[in-house]
Amino acid sequence: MAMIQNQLKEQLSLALQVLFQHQIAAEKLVIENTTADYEGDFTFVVFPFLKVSRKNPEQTAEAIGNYLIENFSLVASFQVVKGFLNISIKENFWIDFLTKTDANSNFGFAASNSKESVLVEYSSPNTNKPLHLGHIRNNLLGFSVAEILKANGHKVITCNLVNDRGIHICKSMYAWMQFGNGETPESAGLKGDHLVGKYYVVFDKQYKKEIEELRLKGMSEEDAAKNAPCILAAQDLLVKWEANDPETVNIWKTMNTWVYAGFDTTYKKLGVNFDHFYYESNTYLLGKEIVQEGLSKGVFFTKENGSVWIDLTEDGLDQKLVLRGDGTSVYITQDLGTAELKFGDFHCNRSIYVVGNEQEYHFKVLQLIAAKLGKSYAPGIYHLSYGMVELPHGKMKSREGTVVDADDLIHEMEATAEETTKALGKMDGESEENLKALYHTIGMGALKYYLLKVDPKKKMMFNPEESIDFQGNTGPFIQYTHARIRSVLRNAGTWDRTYDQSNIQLSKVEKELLQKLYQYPLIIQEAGRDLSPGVICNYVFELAKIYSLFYHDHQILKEVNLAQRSMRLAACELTANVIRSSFALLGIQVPEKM
RNA sequence: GGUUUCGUAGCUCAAUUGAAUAGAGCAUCUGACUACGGAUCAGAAGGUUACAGGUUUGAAUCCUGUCGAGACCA
Repeated sequence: MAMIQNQLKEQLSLALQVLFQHQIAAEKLVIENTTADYEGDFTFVVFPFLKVSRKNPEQTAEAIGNYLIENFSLVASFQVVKGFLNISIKENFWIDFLTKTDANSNFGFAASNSKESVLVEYSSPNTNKPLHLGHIRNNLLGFSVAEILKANGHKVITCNLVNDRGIHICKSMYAWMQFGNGETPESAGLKGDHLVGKYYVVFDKQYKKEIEELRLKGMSEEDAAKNAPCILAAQDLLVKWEANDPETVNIWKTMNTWVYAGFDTTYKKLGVNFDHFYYESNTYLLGKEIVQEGLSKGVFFTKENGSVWIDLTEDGLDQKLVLRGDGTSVYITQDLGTAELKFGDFHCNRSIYVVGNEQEYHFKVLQLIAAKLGKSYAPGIYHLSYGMVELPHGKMKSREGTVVDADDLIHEMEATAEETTKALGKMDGESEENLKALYHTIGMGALKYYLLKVDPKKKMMFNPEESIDFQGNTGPFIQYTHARIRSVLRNAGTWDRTYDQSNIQLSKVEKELLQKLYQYPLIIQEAGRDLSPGVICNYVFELAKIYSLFYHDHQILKEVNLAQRSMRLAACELTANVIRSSFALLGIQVPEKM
């Protein structure tokens, strides 16, 4: 059955046609939810149609309202306030919606795989240091967006392009070879990614020391940075690696294995996963063929030193290097190759890259070049650009030790969840195993909700001094609402689901709750359209808040009108399921008790 | 220097894409527990939407300029 909003639009379109001979497609009309201070369920703003009605706002709204009453049986009444036509729907409609909706089905979801396939690339870490808060935002966004697209009926393939080669890894390798004394994650008692990250920091310290020494000998800062022995050694390692030197490749493999084991643990804790991994060590040589293709098509040109460029000045950008004079590739070369590879692997016309906003220029260029080369997938390249996570003292910088480490943060959240749970004492007597799982669920719920509720495009502030709240507009509040409903449902046992609707009177809050539940499918669509988990967050918080109010104002189990009682229980059940379902879209679990 | 994103309550964020009196949470103050689960609920206070113009029946939202912050490109 079509959503009532769409039915209303159809009727409004007809009304404009019949009353004012004005042709406008139903989809172009806008219907809003009526503001709480006014009577009514939906509002149609008539100001834009005064020219065609040739009447004042009140008369126009009045005429349309009367048309609806006569022609649309679901409309109970209407009120006109200035140019606003507030429409009230018959109460039975909302109860009917509740009885007809199977709480246990995938309410609100489009049929799976009913729409085009989409590729979502996210995470894409460097293998020289552990994940930090910025990566967490990336991972949560990527995972959630993939889930939201699935809920919208898309087939989704998630992938992770691991940056496992380059000078940064060679730095860690060099430091480990020089100062590591064969240290391993086991011998150090460190997660593999943290161990490798440790040597990255060791390298940096050594590098700074050497630069200082050279400067004392009278070298300029710039020359010192280029000629410090350790940077030369790291560069040498990179050359050896590219030449496939067995010893170098061996160390590289060993250290990467450590890092992957560490990442794997963190990914599991975050609850994210990938359908496919790409490794830059396999893809970095791709793209050179594309450079040839571009040259033969005349899209690229060569400069005297042999370097290859593309001229993007007509598109408001500069000339852009696509291949160095020595024949080595740059990032954009690789990414062109990878895009081609991805398309060959999965044939997705739409490919979403979850990458920070500092790469906006890069992706603009990538898409432009792909388009100029006539690639069919070029229009489908989409950079889901998200803002940086900032700390009160500025940006996170790994070298300055101002990063918020992912594993530390997760641990801290679990500890806070444990502390709060113990202080409330509601879970006394639970097994240690259950409790541990619960602390994780709540801690991650708080963290994920906190990071996802902010519009992805916007940069966000994270203050490590102030711990993430567990009250108010937070994950745990919504999890709590769910646990509380489950408790009511447990106490209710079974109830009669075939209640007599005519025997029910909806209160204001009850109606609001049902209307909110009714919106869920639209919210999923909106989140899918905007690729924004924040839309889901806002919705589910409002739902939980309305439920809390309903719960406070109404008896459920003790209600004597059995039809009313059943209706309330059904509303509880659907609310719990919508909370569970929308939290699943965010990658957050909901507990039965907490 | 150029391109671009942003500036909303003390703090962190919303605002159905141009609509009604700009909403929440945190923090502050006040009230509600012999409970279908108080990680809750109710109330108070908190705003010249950075600033100045413009378009519009209507602007936080669109246009121009100024100031301020970030990112990117040289």
